[in-house]
Amino acid sequence: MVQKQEAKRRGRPRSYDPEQALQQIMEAFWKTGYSGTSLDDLSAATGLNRPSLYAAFGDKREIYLKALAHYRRLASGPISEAFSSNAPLRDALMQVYRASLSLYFPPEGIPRGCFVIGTATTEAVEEPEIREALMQGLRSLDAGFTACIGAAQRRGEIPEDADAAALAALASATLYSLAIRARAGASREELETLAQGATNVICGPGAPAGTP
Amino acid sequence: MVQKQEAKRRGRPRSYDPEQALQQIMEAFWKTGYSGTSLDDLSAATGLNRPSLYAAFGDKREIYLKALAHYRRLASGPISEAFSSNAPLRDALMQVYRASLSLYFPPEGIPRGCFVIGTATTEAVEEPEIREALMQGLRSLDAGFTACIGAAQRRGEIPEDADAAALAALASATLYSLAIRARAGASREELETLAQGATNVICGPGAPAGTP
DNA sequence: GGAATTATTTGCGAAATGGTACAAAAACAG
DNA sequence: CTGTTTTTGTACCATTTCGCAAATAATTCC
Repeated sequence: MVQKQEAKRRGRPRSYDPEQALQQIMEAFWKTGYSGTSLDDLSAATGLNRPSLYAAFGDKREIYLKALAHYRRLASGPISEAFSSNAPLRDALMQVYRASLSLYFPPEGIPRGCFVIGTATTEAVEEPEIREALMQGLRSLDAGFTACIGAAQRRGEIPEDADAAALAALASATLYSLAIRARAGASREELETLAQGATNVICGPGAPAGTP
Repeated sequence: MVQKQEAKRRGRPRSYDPEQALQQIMEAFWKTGYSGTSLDDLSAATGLNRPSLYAAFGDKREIYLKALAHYRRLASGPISEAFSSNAPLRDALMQVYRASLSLYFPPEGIPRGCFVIGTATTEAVEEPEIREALMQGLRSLDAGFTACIGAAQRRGEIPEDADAAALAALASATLYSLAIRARAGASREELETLAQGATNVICGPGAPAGTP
């Protein structure tokens, strides 16, 4: 357990853990999206009543944006780990996809895909702030894939004349495909096969993953 | 103009064109999604009042499902045309992507990406009927790409031992990427470049498009 | 213990939302 | 012209939704 409070806070202590509440808020938005989730839904999901929600996280838009940021923190960990692992490109990509699928398929309940793709995309047209956050998410993923593929290229795993940016775009597109298909009801096995096939194409002819 | 009414209808004639109303309904949902669009919004978009909307298309869910079907009819035309054109794979793919981008970037107003990806994905988790429709959309696109790539393979444009299913998955994933990025605010030129890069990878080494 | 500070609860209220009842309007049949 | 049929417009209803004000509760500071 992390000790978050600096010294003693003054008034009545909170009866809930803000971090946990944010997690529950994120789960709620994850299922039904921004417009489809009411403050009462969030209240039910967290156990907080509306005024407490409001005091802790602001109005509905702010709450959503904080849930979005929370998701990004949550998802970026395993993914950037895979990106910086210096493993063979095949393994790094599959590590990204597997980590993402673990997020997309909850231990129990209906698969929900990616929070960003599944909820922010809808709002992006009319909400500049959400559009901005969505774009940032895409860009940072692009950057990760590009760096990863560039490194593999310098290591000689892919031809020098390959278009690293195009390969990175395909790699991220594959992730979006997983995100959407998980929400559409595809099975995890199907998606793992899909990821493996994409990885094989991106990494080009050579030893398939697992072969020494 | 198509003559739709069989003989003369009995009562007071409609003062609107149902096809045009459906188009306007689709545009409204396209911008703000299912939950984010109220019946009043639809009423404003079509000029019909709520009772007329209800009489013509049913309740909100039915209206949405009809808009979704309308979109699928609308989008499938140019795309299946490209699929069955028997053009070189490079050209066929780029034709699919260009036709889609024309849909994603309206002549005026904010880019809105793909109706299905942008609105149905969000609702898919909790609405089985919408999830079903989403999955059907993905599957039919997969089928189109697979057929197109299989044909190219038989024509000798791609190696016989290439994994056609994996290439088709990459091709469709690229389309989803375009759909999402358009909604996130990417420029059309950027997306065309992205599509071109993906096409080049999918079609493998060989004359880039446009070179005889 | 009392004052100050922060959280929680209850409940209000204005607006929006989905849906419908009902009467008026516009056509046709005879 | 009269009755029938269908569409349209107005008005309404019940519920939900977002947000907040005001009172109450729990804790620290002095």
